[in-house]
Amino acid sequence: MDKHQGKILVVDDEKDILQIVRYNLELHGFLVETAENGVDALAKAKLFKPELIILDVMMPHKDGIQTCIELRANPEYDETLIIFLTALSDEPSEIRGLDVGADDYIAKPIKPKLLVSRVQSAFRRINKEEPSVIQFPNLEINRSRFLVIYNGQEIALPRKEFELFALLASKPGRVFLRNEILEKIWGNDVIVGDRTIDVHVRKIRQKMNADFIHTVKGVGYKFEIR
Amino acid sequence: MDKHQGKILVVDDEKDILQIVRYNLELHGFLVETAENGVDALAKAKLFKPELIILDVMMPHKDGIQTCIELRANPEYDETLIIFLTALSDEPSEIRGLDVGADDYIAKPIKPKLLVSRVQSAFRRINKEEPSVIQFPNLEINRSRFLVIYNGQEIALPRKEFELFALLASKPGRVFLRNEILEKIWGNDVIVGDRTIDVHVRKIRQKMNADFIHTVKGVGYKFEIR
DNA sequence: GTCTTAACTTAACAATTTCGTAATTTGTTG
DNA sequence: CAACAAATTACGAAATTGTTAAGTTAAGAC
Repeated sequence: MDKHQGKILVVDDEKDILQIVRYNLELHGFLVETAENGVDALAKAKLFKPELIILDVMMPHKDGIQTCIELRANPEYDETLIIFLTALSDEPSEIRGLDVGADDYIAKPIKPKLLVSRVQSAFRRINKEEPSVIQFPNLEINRSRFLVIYNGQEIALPRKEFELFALLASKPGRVFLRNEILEKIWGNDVIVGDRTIDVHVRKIRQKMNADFIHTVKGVGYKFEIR
Repeated sequence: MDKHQGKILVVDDEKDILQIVRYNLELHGFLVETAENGVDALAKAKLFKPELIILDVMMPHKDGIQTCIELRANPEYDETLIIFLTALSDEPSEIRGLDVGADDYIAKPIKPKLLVSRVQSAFRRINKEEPSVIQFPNLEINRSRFLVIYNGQEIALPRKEFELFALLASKPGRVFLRNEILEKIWGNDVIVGDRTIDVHVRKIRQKMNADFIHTVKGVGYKFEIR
């Protein structure tokens, strides 16, 4: 019985770190591949097709942020989870990491237990199918009824607006790049301008009369209840 | 993705056929198990507990007819659907198949589309354990009497209209996609234009003289009492 | 079998809603 | 402040549905 728990690509320029991470993940049944920089990572990802990529932020030859942006821009990695490794020092980059479409981040120095539990919870998330109802306090997005209920009030959104809102709300806090949004809502073959997204976002904001959708300039949008 | 559409055991001594059938059924979300003769089939059925068994008539090691007889003799397989695969040549056995407790038969050579639509319609039949009366305040939809009673008044709807109304009302609030409606009321093999649904909806609205059916543009229709 | 009627489907066009874009303004970032 | 990204706004195009009437099919009566 040698079925693995999932495939993970670990990217870091320090060999020590690669080794620690690999050791701990393999111990828990994951299949691990490594890369030492962003360029290498993109190449390995293509072949290895990992379900999760752990990316160091600081690296020579294309840093983690940039690598993440490029991954997210490619629909092939839609479903791929991305977790950043960030040194404690550079706090601002934590935020920037999530802004760029990562699903989580882990601070260095690495604590093996924490690492493994984060990874496992990430995989748990990925294996869960889309619920037909996304529930928050005071806010429910009901796919099967095609309805948003906010403070008990039913709000009907037209198709694109609803799909867009549901997409963003499906992963609260996670930033969706404009590419990603276009691909998921409009599909790869349809070509519409970037402003189109803005307009739909505006209409949603207007109808919801609340700040659920937040702009991340130069990157995309995210859903968040504050 | 999502839960499978149903479990099917396919029995045939030709591996090619097994492969074709399996491929097409799995493509449509069914869970498929295979067996290569009658003896094998009985064993697999016991473990796999399929909702539907597709049986080739001509097989070594207990033919399809005999296998069917033995299945039907066992109350455990009361609810199990059985469809025969018969070569065009042996017409008499078609009839014999139905005589022996089969629910349908499909002629070889196999046409994938036909196969799938027959299988789907078989499952549609089996899943029809809907309640015979759908009850709301002032509104009752009575399947067994084929009648709608609104404010004490009996309203007779023709078949399609009734089925459509009952379908929508079976899950109040839930939006049914046009595809879904076509599939459930007309079946996958019948092709009717999109306007047909609208026209039926209109007739229902007219006869009911109330706003039970609501349009969700670009998506479908839903039943709701407001 | 033919007739008759109701049910069903289609086609054509009207009405409506949704969508996408352009033009302009506002806001951010370096 | 310059350069760029996003927010707004309004409007026409495109897509979707509603409506009507007429053609087809199916079922039952005779």
